[in-house]
Amino acid sequence: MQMDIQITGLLKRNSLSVTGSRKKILQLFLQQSGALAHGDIEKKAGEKFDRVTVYRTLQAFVDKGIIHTIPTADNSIRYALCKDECSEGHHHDHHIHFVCNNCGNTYCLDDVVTPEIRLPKGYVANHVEVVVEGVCKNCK
Amino acid sequence: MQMDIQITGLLKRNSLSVTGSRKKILQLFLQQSGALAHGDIEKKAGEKFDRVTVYRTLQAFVDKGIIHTIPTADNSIRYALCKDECSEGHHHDHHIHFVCNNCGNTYCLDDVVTPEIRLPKGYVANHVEVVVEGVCKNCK
DNA sequence: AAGAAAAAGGCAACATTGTTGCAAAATTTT
DNA sequence: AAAATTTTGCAACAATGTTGCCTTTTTCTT
Repeated sequence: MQMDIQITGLLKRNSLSVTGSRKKILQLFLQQSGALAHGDIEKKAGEKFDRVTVYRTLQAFVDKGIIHTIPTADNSIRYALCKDECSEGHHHDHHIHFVCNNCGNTYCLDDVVTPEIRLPKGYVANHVEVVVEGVCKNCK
Repeated sequence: MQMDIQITGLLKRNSLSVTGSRKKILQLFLQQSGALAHGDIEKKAGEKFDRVTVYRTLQAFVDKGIIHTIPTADNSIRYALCKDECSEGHHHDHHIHFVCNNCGNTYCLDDVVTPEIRLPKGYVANHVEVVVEGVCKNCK
């Protein structure tokens, strides 16, 4: 139950009540290398939780900076665990995301830093999101 | 009616029947500097077209390479006109996209080329999508 | 540890978004 | 101008996301 302690700690540190659904959903993320879409979570959670609970749990995790969203072209937001640097409301996800066209998984490539983008005069950047599409390591 | 000829030509060149809804929707894109989400189009078209028609029209335009999609974090795909280099099925949008947090508009910054991304060993990139979020020229 | 206060969960109902099949209408082809 | 093809609009449906409310669970207080 090492994992359980870790999960509970993470929730408490973010001043979230420790509940069954939160622990379960958080565990899914920890067990998973890639990102999860809302639908994946509903399925993997095993019919146990209400759809509403999943939505609210994910929202809470995003608000607290435990997970972050990854935009994709197919209109299904993916969620992935944030690294420790994330704090409430502010993400410091200066890494890029990789979507595999073969297995469909989405990965955070934490070692690949988002490049500097030189914008035209008058534009101010707050956040740069890079999503690379292709074939992942495992599928090659 | 200069515009009308331009629109008709564009449709014909892509071997699409020239119909009222297609002309109208294409016109919306041409009049617009930014990108449009499906919802915007339904609204701006003025209750005239069936929702299904809008979906199918957008799909047809994407298939033909007339417009391209821009992924965003809020689960609403945006569409924007492609430049001439796009051909059926293959887009060559090597430009970045900018989403303004103030006015909500999405722009194609055609002059800003997507950077080279150095991926970890084993990953192969097919397409790189860069979305920058911030404040646009007009809102500053 | 027990009760009070606060937070989260689950249900129902609803809103929005996207899809499919089919007949009517419009467009293109001949 | 008629035939063939394509597109449209409707209806019905499926999937996705939201809100209010009451019950249950968790946390706080003593």
